[in-house]
Amino acid sequence: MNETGKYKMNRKVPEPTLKRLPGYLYYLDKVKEQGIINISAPMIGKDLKCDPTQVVKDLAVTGIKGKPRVGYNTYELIHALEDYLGFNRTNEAFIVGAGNLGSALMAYQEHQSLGLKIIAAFDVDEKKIGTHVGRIHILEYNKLFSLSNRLDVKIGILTTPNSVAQDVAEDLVNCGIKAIWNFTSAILHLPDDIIVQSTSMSSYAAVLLRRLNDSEK
Amino acid sequence: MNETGKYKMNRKVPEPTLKRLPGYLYYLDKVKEQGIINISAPMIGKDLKCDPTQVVKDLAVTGIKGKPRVGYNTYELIHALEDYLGFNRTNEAFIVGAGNLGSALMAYQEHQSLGLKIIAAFDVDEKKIGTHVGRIHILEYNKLFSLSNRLDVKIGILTTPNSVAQDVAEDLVNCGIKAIWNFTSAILHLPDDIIVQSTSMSSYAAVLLRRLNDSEK
DNA sequence: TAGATTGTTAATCGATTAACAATC
DNA sequence: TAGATTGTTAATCGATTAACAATC
Repeated sequence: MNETGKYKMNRKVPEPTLKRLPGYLYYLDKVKEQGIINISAPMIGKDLKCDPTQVVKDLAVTGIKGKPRVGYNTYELIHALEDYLGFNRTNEAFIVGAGNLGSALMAYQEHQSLGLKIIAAFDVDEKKIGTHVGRIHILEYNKLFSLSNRLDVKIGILTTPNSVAQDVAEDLVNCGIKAIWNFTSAILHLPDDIIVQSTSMSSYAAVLLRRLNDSEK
Repeated sequence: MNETGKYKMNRKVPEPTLKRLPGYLYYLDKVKEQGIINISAPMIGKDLKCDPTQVVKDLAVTGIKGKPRVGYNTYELIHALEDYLGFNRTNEAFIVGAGNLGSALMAYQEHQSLGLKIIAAFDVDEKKIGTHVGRIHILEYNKLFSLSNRLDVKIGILTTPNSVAQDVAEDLVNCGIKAIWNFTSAILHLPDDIIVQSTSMSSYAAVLLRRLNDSEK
Protein backbone atom coordinates (compact mmCIF):
# COMPACT_ATOMS: atom_id res chain seq x y z
CA MET A 1 0.00 0.00 0.00
CA ASN A 2 1.12 3.52 -0.71
CA GLU A 3 2.05 6.12 1.87
CA THR A 4 -0.62 8.78 2.10
CA GLY A 5 -1.41 11.78 4.21
CA LYS A 6 0.45 14.90 5.11
CA TYR A 7 3.16 13.23 7.14
CA LYS A 8 5.42 10.53 6.03
CA MET A 9 3.55 7.60 7.43
CA ASN A 10 1.36 6.13 10.05
CA ARG A 11 4.04 3.82 11.33
CA LYS A 12 4.11 4.95 14.92
CA VAL A 13 6.82 7.51 15.55
CA PRO A 14 9.01 6.32 18.45
CA GLU A 15 8.54 8.18 21.71
CA PRO A 16 12.28 8.95 22.04
CA THR A 17 12.10 10.71 18.68
CA LEU A 18 9.07 12.78 19.70
CA LYS A 19 10.81 13.76 22.92
CA ARG A 20 13.82 15.00 21.01
CA LEU A 21 11.89 17.15 18.55
CA PRO A 22 11.32 20.15 20.88
CA GLY A 23 15.08 20.20 21.45
CA TYR A 24 15.67 20.69 17.75
CA LEU A 25 13.05 23.41 17.70
CA TYR A 26 14.68 25.30 20.55
CA TYR A 27 18.07 24.96 18.89
CA LEU A 28 16.81 26.01 15.47
CA ASP A 29 15.23 29.15 16.89
CA LYS A 30 18.64 30.21 18.08
CA VAL A 31 20.18 29.27 14.72
CA LYS A 32 17.57 31.32 12.92
CA GLU A 33 18.34 34.34 15.09
CA GLN A 34 21.94 34.07 13.99
CA GLY A 35 20.73 34.45 10.44
CA ILE A 36 21.77 30.97 9.32
CA ILE A 37 19.59 30.02 6.38
CA ASN A 38 20.64 26.44 5.86
CA ILE A 39 21.62 23.95 8.53
CA SER A 40 22.92 20.41 8.07
CA ALA A 41 22.30 17.35 10.20
CA PRO A 42 26.00 16.93 11.07
CA MET A 43 26.05 20.52 12.33
CA ILE A 44 22.94 20.02 14.44
CA GLY A 45 24.36 16.77 15.76
CA LYS A 46 27.58 18.42 16.81
CA ASP A 47 25.86 21.20 18.74
CA LEU A 48 23.28 18.93 20.30
CA LYS A 49 25.74 16.16 21.07
CA CYS A 50 23.89 13.49 19.14
CA ASP A 51 24.39 11.25 16.15
CA PRO A 52 23.92 13.03 12.78
CA THR A 53 22.14 9.98 11.34
CA GLN A 54 19.68 10.19 14.16
CA VAL A 55 19.09 13.86 13.40
CA VAL A 56 18.26 12.97 9.79
CA LYS A 57 15.90 10.22 10.89
CA ASP A 58 14.23 12.35 13.52
CA LEU A 59 13.63 15.26 11.17
CA ALA A 60 12.30 12.94 8.47
CA VAL A 61 9.15 12.28 10.50
CA THR A 62 7.97 15.82 9.83
CA GLY A 63 8.07 15.12 6.10
CA ILE A 64 10.55 17.89 5.44
CA LYS A 65 13.17 17.38 2.72
CA GLY A 66 16.80 18.43 2.94
CA LYS A 67 19.20 19.08 0.10
CA PRO A 68 22.40 17.04 -0.17
CA ARG A 69 25.47 19.19 0.44
CA VAL A 70 23.30 22.02 1.71
CA GLY A 71 21.19 20.73 4.54
CA TYR A 72 17.77 21.92 5.57
CA ASN A 73 16.26 25.35 5.23
CA THR A 74 16.15 26.66 8.78
CA TYR A 75 12.83 28.42 8.43
CA GLU A 76 11.11 25.51 6.69
CA LEU A 77 12.43 23.12 9.29
CA ILE A 78 11.15 25.21 12.19
CA HIS A 79 7.78 25.52 10.56
CA ALA A 80 7.59 21.79 9.82
CA LEU A 81 8.48 20.89 13.41
CA GLU A 82 5.99 23.33 14.92
CA ASP A 83 3.33 22.07 12.59
CA TYR A 84 4.09 18.44 13.26
CA LEU A 85 4.12 18.90 17.03
CA GLY A 86 1.06 21.10 17.06
CA PHE A 87 2.95 23.93 18.75
CA ASN A 88 1.59 26.50 16.29
CA ARG A 89 -2.00 25.60 16.99
CA THR A 90 -3.97 26.52 20.07
CA ASN A 91 -4.35 23.45 22.22
CA GLU A 92 -6.81 24.26 24.96
CA ALA A 93 -6.44 22.60 28.33
CA PHE A 94 -8.07 22.45 31.74
CA ILE A 95 -5.98 22.11 34.85
CA VAL A 96 -7.27 20.43 37.98
CA GLY A 97 -5.51 21.15 41.25
CA ALA A 98 -4.29 24.68 41.88
CA GLY A 99 -1.62 23.84 44.43
CA ASN A 100 2.04 24.68 44.11
CA LEU A 101 2.72 22.70 41.00
CA GLY A 102 -0.58 23.58 39.36
CA SER A 103 -0.06 27.28 40.00
CA ALA A 104 3.46 27.10 38.63
CA LEU A 105 2.22 25.46 35.45
CA MET A 106 -0.43 28.17 35.13
CA ALA A 107 2.20 30.86 35.45
CA TYR A 108 4.75 29.08 33.29
CA GLN A 109 5.11 31.27 30.25
CA GLU A 110 6.75 28.66 28.09
CA HIS A 111 3.54 26.72 27.67
CA GLN A 112 2.43 29.37 25.25
CA SER A 113 5.23 28.53 22.85
CA LEU A 114 3.93 24.97 22.93
CA GLY A 115 0.54 26.22 21.85
CA LEU A 116 -0.84 25.03 25.16
CA LYS A 117 -3.52 27.35 26.43
CA ILE A 118 -4.82 26.67 29.89
CA ILE A 119 -8.27 28.17 29.79
CA ALA A 120 -9.41 27.38 33.32
CA ALA A 121 -8.26 25.83 36.56
CA PHE A 122 -10.35 23.90 39.05
CA ASP A 123 -9.94 23.26 42.74
CA VAL A 124 -12.04 22.32 45.74
CA ASP A 125 -10.28 24.70 48.13
CA GLU A 126 -12.70 27.53 49.03
CA LYS A 127 -9.79 29.88 49.60
CA LYS A 128 -8.51 29.42 46.06
CA ILE A 129 -11.83 29.49 44.23
CA GLY A 130 -12.46 32.86 42.68
CA THR A 131 -8.79 33.83 42.65
CA HIS A 132 -6.58 33.64 39.59
CA VAL A 133 -2.98 33.02 38.55
CA GLY A 134 -2.04 35.35 35.74
CA ARG A 135 -5.12 35.41 33.53
CA ILE A 136 -6.27 31.95 34.50
CA HIS A 137 -9.23 31.82 36.85
CA ILE A 138 -9.54 29.17 39.51
CA LEU A 139 -13.08 27.82 39.49
CA GLU A 140 -15.03 25.52 41.75
CA TYR A 141 -14.37 21.92 40.81
CA ASN A 142 -18.01 21.17 40.12
CA LYS A 143 -18.03 23.81 37.39
CA LEU A 144 -15.84 21.45 35.37
CA PHE A 145 -18.90 19.57 34.18
CA SER A 146 -20.96 22.50 32.99
CA LEU A 147 -18.01 24.30 31.44
CA SER A 148 -16.81 21.27 29.51
CA ASN A 149 -20.29 20.99 28.08
CA ARG A 150 -20.00 24.39 26.46
CA LEU A 151 -16.38 24.11 25.38
CA ASP A 152 -14.53 21.42 23.50
CA VAL A 153 -11.39 21.00 25.55
CA LYS A 154 -9.40 17.84 24.87
CA ILE A 155 -6.48 18.15 27.29
CA GLY A 156 -6.57 17.87 31.07
CA ILE A 157 -3.60 18.64 33.30
CA LEU A 158 -3.71 16.74 36.55
CA THR A 159 -1.97 18.35 39.51
CA THR A 160 -4.15 17.13 42.35
CA PRO A 161 -3.04 15.18 45.41
CA ASN A 162 -2.33 11.55 44.52
CA SER A 163 -5.27 10.34 46.54
CA VAL A 164 -7.92 11.89 44.29
CA ALA A 165 -6.07 11.55 40.97
CA GLN A 166 -7.98 8.50 39.75
CA ASP A 167 -11.40 9.99 40.55
CA VAL A 168 -10.58 13.32 38.94
CA ALA A 169 -9.14 11.56 35.88
CA GLU A 170 -12.38 9.65 35.47
CA ASP A 171 -14.35 12.88 35.76
CA LEU A 172 -12.16 14.45 33.11
CA VAL A 173 -12.78 11.52 30.77
CA ASN A 174 -16.51 11.85 31.35
CA CYS A 175 -16.19 15.51 30.42
CA GLY A 176 -14.79 14.58 27.03
CA ILE A 177 -11.09 14.97 27.79
CA LYS A 178 -9.01 12.83 25.41
CA ALA A 179 -5.51 13.38 26.80
CA ILE A 180 -4.32 13.70 30.38
CA TRP A 181 -1.00 15.16 31.43
CA ASN A 182 -0.54 13.47 34.76
CA PHE A 183 1.77 15.11 37.28
CA THR A 184 0.66 12.92 40.18
CA SER A 185 2.31 9.67 41.25
CA ALA A 186 -0.91 7.74 40.80
CA ILE A 187 -1.17 5.07 38.12
CA LEU A 188 -4.32 5.94 36.23
CA HIS A 189 -6.65 3.20 35.07
CA LEU A 190 -8.61 4.65 32.16
CA PRO A 191 -10.07 3.53 28.83
CA ASP A 192 -7.39 2.57 26.30
CA ASP A 193 -8.22 5.38 23.90
CA ILE A 194 -7.35 8.02 26.47
CA ILE A 195 -3.82 9.34 26.08
CA VAL A 196 -2.00 9.57 29.38
CA GLN A 197 1.33 11.30 29.65
CA SER A 198 2.80 10.91 33.09
CA THR A 199 5.49 13.30 34.20
CA SER A 200 6.83 12.01 37.45
CA MET A 201 9.35 14.19 39.24
CA SER A 202 10.40 11.22 41.34
CA SER A 203 11.50 9.27 38.26
CA TYR A 204 13.97 11.99 37.42
CA ALA A 205 15.09 12.29 41.00
CA ALA A 206 15.66 8.54 41.07
CA VAL A 207 17.94 8.60 38.05
CA LEU A 208 19.80 11.65 39.32
CA LEU A 209 20.36 10.36 42.84
CA ARG A 210 21.30 6.85 41.75
CA ARG A 211 23.79 8.09 39.13
CA LEU A 212 25.26 10.45 41.72
CA ASN A 213 25.74 7.61 44.16
CA ASP A 214 27.22 5.42 41.42
CA SER A 215 29.75 8.11 40.56
CA GLU A 216 30.81 8.43 44.18
CA LYS A 217 31.48 4.66 44.13
CA MET B 1 35.40 -12.01 38.48
CA ASN B 2 33.03 -12.19 41.40
CA GLU B 3 30.21 -9.78 42.10
CA THR B 4 31.05 -7.60 45.06
CA GLY B 5 29.61 -4.65 46.86
CA LYS B 6 26.27 -3.98 48.46
CA TYR B 7 24.27 -3.99 45.28
CA LYS B 8 24.15 -6.72 42.77
CA MET B 9 26.65 -5.36 40.32
CA ASN B 10 28.23 -2.48 38.60
CA ARG B 11 26.75 -3.33 35.24
CA LYS B 12 24.97 -0.08 34.59
CA VAL B 13 21.34 -0.23 35.57
CA PRO B 14 19.19 0.83 32.58
CA GLU B 15 17.61 4.25 32.87
CA PRO B 16 14.10 2.91 32.12
CA THR B 17 14.48 0.62 35.13
CA LEU B 18 15.58 3.47 37.41
CA LYS B 19 12.64 5.57 36.25
CA ARG B 20 10.21 2.81 37.15
CA LEU B 21 11.54 2.24 40.66
CA PRO B 22 9.77 5.21 42.32
CA GLY B 23 6.52 3.88 40.89
CA TYR B 24 7.02 0.62 42.73
CA LEU B 25 7.82 2.53 45.89
CA TYR B 26 4.65 4.59 45.68
CA TYR B 27 2.61 1.46 45.03
CA LEU B 28 4.25 -0.52 47.83
CA ASP B 29 3.53 2.23 50.35
CA LYS B 30 -0.13 1.83 49.58
CA VAL B 31 0.17 -1.96 49.78
CA LYS B 32 1.86 -1.69 53.17
CA GLU B 33 -0.94 0.52 54.46
CA GLN B 34 -3.37 -2.23 53.56
CA GLY B 35 -1.42 -4.53 55.84
CA ILE B 36 -0.21 -6.84 53.07
CA ILE B 37 2.99 -8.47 54.28
CA ASN B 38 4.07 -10.31 51.15
CA ILE B 39 3.61 -9.19 47.57
CA SER B 40 4.42 -11.10 44.40
CA ALA B 41 5.72 -9.77 41.10
CA PRO B 42 2.64 -10.95 39.15
CA MET B 43 0.45 -9.03 41.59
CA ILE B 44 2.52 -5.86 41.26
CA GLY B 45 2.53 -6.26 37.50
CA LYS B 46 -1.23 -6.55 37.37
CA ASP B 47 -1.82 -3.39 39.41
CA LEU B 48 0.86 -1.38 37.66
CA LYS B 49 -0.01 -2.64 34.20
CA CYS B 50 3.41 -4.02 33.41
CA ASP B 51 5.08 -7.33 32.70
CA PRO B 52 5.68 -9.48 35.82
CA THR B 53 9.07 -10.58 34.49
CA GLN B 54 10.05 -6.96 34.23
CA VAL B 55 8.99 -6.40 37.82
CA VAL B 56 11.26 -9.23 38.93
CA LYS B 57 14.18 -7.85 36.94
CA ASP B 58 13.63 -4.31 38.10
CA LEU B 59 13.45 -5.26 41.77
CA ALA B 60 16.55 -7.45 41.45
CA VAL B 61 18.76 -4.37 41.02
CA THR B 62 18.19 -3.48 44.66
CA GLY B 63 19.68 -6.82 45.70
CA ILE B 64 16.51 -7.89 47.48
CA LYS B 65 15.53 -11.58 47.40
CA GLY B 66 12.03 -12.88 46.99
CA LYS B 67 10.68 -16.26 47.99
CA PRO B 68 9.17 -18.56 45.35
CA ARG B 69 5.43 -19.05 45.89
CA VAL B 70 5.40 -16.19 48.42
CA GLY B 71 6.83 -13.10 46.79
CA TYR B 72 8.66 -10.28 48.45
CA ASN B 73 8.34 -8.98 51.96
CA THR B 74 6.64 -5.62 51.54
CA TYR B 75 8.59 -3.86 54.24
CA GLU B 76 11.96 -5.21 53.13
CA LEU B 77 11.21 -4.27 49.55
CA ILE B 78 10.29 -0.69 50.44
CA HIS B 79 13.39 -0.35 52.51
CA ALA B 80 15.61 -1.80 49.79
CA LEU B 81 14.16 0.54 47.17
CA GLU B 82 14.51 3.63 49.36
CA ASP B 83 18.02 2.66 50.19
CA TYR B 84 18.97 1.95 46.60
CA LEU B 85 17.49 5.19 45.31
CA GLY B 86 18.89 7.25 48.14
CA PHE B 87 15.43 8.45 49.16
CA ASN B 88 16.07 7.71 52.82
CA ARG B 89 19.21 9.82 52.93
CA THR B 90 19.32 13.59 52.97
CA ASN B 91 20.44 14.80 49.59
CA GLU B 92 21.14 18.50 49.86
CA ALA B 93 20.55 20.72 46.86
CA PHE B 94 20.84 24.32 45.76
CA ILE B 95 18.29 25.81 43.44
CA VAL B 96 19.14 28.64 41.07
CA GLY B 97 16.30 30.68 39.66
CA ALA B 98 13.39 31.50 41.93
CA GLY B 99 10.79 32.14 39.24
CA ASN B 100 7.53 30.29 38.88
CA LEU B 101 8.96 26.86 38.37
CA GLY B 102 11.73 27.32 40.92
CA SER B 103 9.29 28.55 43.56
CA ALA B 104 6.98 25.64 42.86
CA LEU B 105 9.82 23.17 43.30
CA MET B 106 10.74 24.86 46.57
CA ALA B 107 7.19 24.54 47.83
CA TYR B 108 6.70 21.04 46.46
CA GLN B 109 6.34 18.87 49.53
CA GLU B 110 6.98 15.60 47.76
CA HIS B 111 10.67 16.31 47.36
CA GLN B 112 11.07 15.51 51.01
CA SER B 113 9.98 11.93 50.45
CA LEU B 114 12.75 11.74 47.86
CA GLY B 115 15.24 12.80 50.47
CA LEU B 116 15.85 15.95 48.48
CA LYS B 117 16.48 18.89 50.73
CA ILE B 118 16.74 22.26 49.04
CA ILE B 119 18.84 24.24 51.47
CA ALA B 120 19.00 27.53 49.62
CA ALA B 121 17.76 29.29 46.52
CA PHE B 122 19.61 31.91 44.50
CA ASP B 123 18.37 34.61 42.20
CA VAL B 124 19.54 37.92 40.77
CA ASP B 125 16.19 39.66 41.13
CA GLU B 126 16.47 42.30 43.89
CA LYS B 127 12.78 41.96 44.64
CA LYS B 128 13.12 38.26 45.40
CA ILE B 129 16.39 38.36 47.35
CA GLY B 130 15.74 38.21 51.08
CA THR B 131 12.32 36.65 50.70
CA HIS B 132 11.61 32.96 51.18
CA VAL B 133 9.35 30.19 49.97
CA GLY B 134 8.36 27.97 52.83
CA ARG B 135 11.53 27.63 54.85
CA ILE B 136 13.85 28.13 51.91
CA HIS B 137 15.53 31.51 51.72
CA ILE B 138 16.22 33.21 48.43
CA LEU B 139 19.76 34.57 48.45
CA GLU B 140 21.70 36.85 46.17
CA TYR B 141 23.22 34.84 43.36
CA ASN B 142 26.79 35.84 44.22
CA LYS B 143 26.39 34.22 47.62
CA LEU B 144 26.43 30.88 45.85
CA PHE B 145 30.21 30.89 45.77
CA SER B 146 30.85 31.65 49.42
CA LEU B 147 28.09 29.38 50.65
CA SER B 148 29.22 26.41 48.58
CA ASN B 149 32.65 26.83 50.11
CA ARG B 150 31.31 26.19 53.58
CA LEU B 151 28.85 23.47 52.65
CA ASP B 152 29.28 20.31 50.63
CA VAL B 153 26.26 20.40 48.36
CA LYS B 154 26.39 18.07 45.36
CA ILE B 155 23.09 18.74 43.61
CA GLY B 156 22.06 21.87 41.73
CA ILE B 157 18.56 22.48 40.43
CA LEU B 158 18.52 24.77 37.44
CA THR B 159 15.34 26.81 36.93
CA THR B 160 16.78 29.95 35.35
CA PRO B 161 15.84 31.48 32.02
CA ASN B 162 17.33 29.47 29.13
CA SER B 163 19.64 32.30 28.19
CA VAL B 164 21.76 32.09 31.35
CA ALA B 165 21.52 28.33 31.93
CA GLN B 166 24.96 27.46 30.52
CA ASP B 167 26.72 30.16 32.54
CA VAL B 168 24.98 29.26 35.75
CA ALA B 169 25.65 25.57 35.18
CA GLU B 170 29.36 26.32 34.82
CA ASP B 171 29.27 28.32 38.03
CA LEU B 172 27.60 25.43 39.80
CA VAL B 173 30.28 23.05 38.58
CA ASN B 174 32.96 25.45 39.81
CA CYS B 175 31.22 25.42 43.17
CA GLY B 176 31.65 21.67 43.44
CA ILE B 177 28.23 20.61 42.23
CA LYS B 178 28.33 17.07 40.81
CA ALA B 179 24.79 16.66 39.52
CA ILE B 180 22.51 19.14 37.83
CA TRP B 181 18.77 18.77 37.50
CA ASN B 182 18.13 20.92 34.46
CA PHE B 183 14.63 22.32 33.98
CA THR B 184 15.64 24.72 31.22
CA SER B 185 15.54 24.01 27.50
CA ALA B 186 19.26 24.70 27.14
CA ILE B 187 21.65 21.93 26.16
CA LEU B 188 24.39 22.09 28.75
CA HIS B 189 28.00 21.56 27.73
CA LEU B 190 29.80 20.45 30.87
CA PRO B 191 32.62 18.09 31.86
CA ASP B 192 31.76 14.43 31.30
CA ASP B 193 31.84 13.55 34.98
CA ILE B 194 29.01 15.94 35.77
CA ILE B 195 25.64 14.22 35.89
CA VAL B 196 22.98 16.15 34.05
CA GLN B 197 19.34 15.18 34.30
CA SER B 198 17.20 17.25 31.97
CA THR B 199 13.50 17.47 32.62
CA SER B 200 11.98 19.20 29.69
CA MET B 201 8.30 20.03 29.90
CA SER B 202 8.21 20.54 26.15
CA SER B 203 9.26 16.93 25.50
CA TYR B 204 6.22 15.72 27.35
CA ALA B 205 4.00 18.25 25.66
CA ALA B 206 5.36 17.08 22.31
CA VAL B 207 4.46 13.45 22.96
CA LEU B 208 1.05 14.39 24.34
CA LEU B 209 0.08 16.73 21.52
CA ARG B 210 1.37 14.48 18.76
CA ARG B 211 -0.39 11.40 20.13
CA LEU B 212 -3.56 13.44 20.49
CA ASN B 213 -3.37 14.53 16.88
CA ASP B 214 -2.61 10.97 15.78
CA SER B 215 -5.68 9.69 17.58
CA GLU B 216 -7.87 12.28 15.91
CA LYS B 217 -6.59 10.94 12.56
C1' DT C 1 3.92 -33.18 47.39
C1' DA C 2 2.15 -29.96 43.97
C1' DG C 3 2.23 -25.73 42.23
C1' DA C 4 3.08 -20.89 42.18
C1' DT C 5 6.74 -17.72 41.94
C1' DT C 6 11.53 -16.41 41.70
C1' DG C 7 15.50 -15.75 39.01
C1' DT C 8 18.28 -16.70 35.12
C1' DT C 9 19.16 -17.50 30.35
C1' DA C 10 17.44 -17.09 25.58
C1' DA C 11 14.48 -14.86 22.05
C1' DT C 12 12.27 -10.96 20.50
C1' DC C 13 11.49 -6.40 19.68
C1' DG C 14 12.64 -1.70 18.92
C1' DA C 15 15.79 2.10 18.70
C1' DT C 16 20.35 3.63 17.61
C1' DT C 17 24.26 3.51 14.83
C1' DA C 18 26.75 2.27 10.69
C1' DA C 19 27.13 1.64 5.71
C1' DC C 20 26.29 3.17 1.33
C1' DA C 21 23.92 4.67 -2.69
C1' DA C 22 21.57 8.81 -4.51
C1' DT C 23 21.88 13.64 -5.31
C1' DC C 24 22.65 18.36 -5.52
C1' DT D 1 33.16 17.45 -11.66
C1' DA D 2 34.15 16.38 -6.85
C1' DG D 3 32.58 15.98 -2.51
C1' DA D 4 29.54 16.77 1.29
C1' DT D 5 25.10 15.60 2.85
C1' DT D 6 20.66 13.37 2.50
C1' DG D 7 17.99 9.33 2.98
C1' DT D 8 17.48 4.49 2.96
C1' DT D 9 18.73 -0.13 4.09
C1' DA D 10 21.49 -3.16 7.07
C1' DA D 11 23.95 -4.11 11.47
C1' DT D 12 24.34 -3.36 16.15
C1' DC D 13 23.00 -2.52 20.59
C1' DG D 14 20.02 -2.55 24.49
C1' DA D 15 15.68 -3.31 26.74
C1' DT D 16 11.61 -6.07 27.03
C1' DT D 17 9.39 -10.35 26.87
C1' DA D 18 9.35 -15.32 26.82
C1' DA D 19 10.99 -19.82 28.38
C1' DC D 20 12.34 -22.68 31.87
C1' DA D 21 14.86 -24.51 35.69
C1' DA D 22 15.30 -23.84 40.72
C1' DT D 23 12.94 -23.44 44.99
C1' DC D 24 10.06 -22.79 48.77
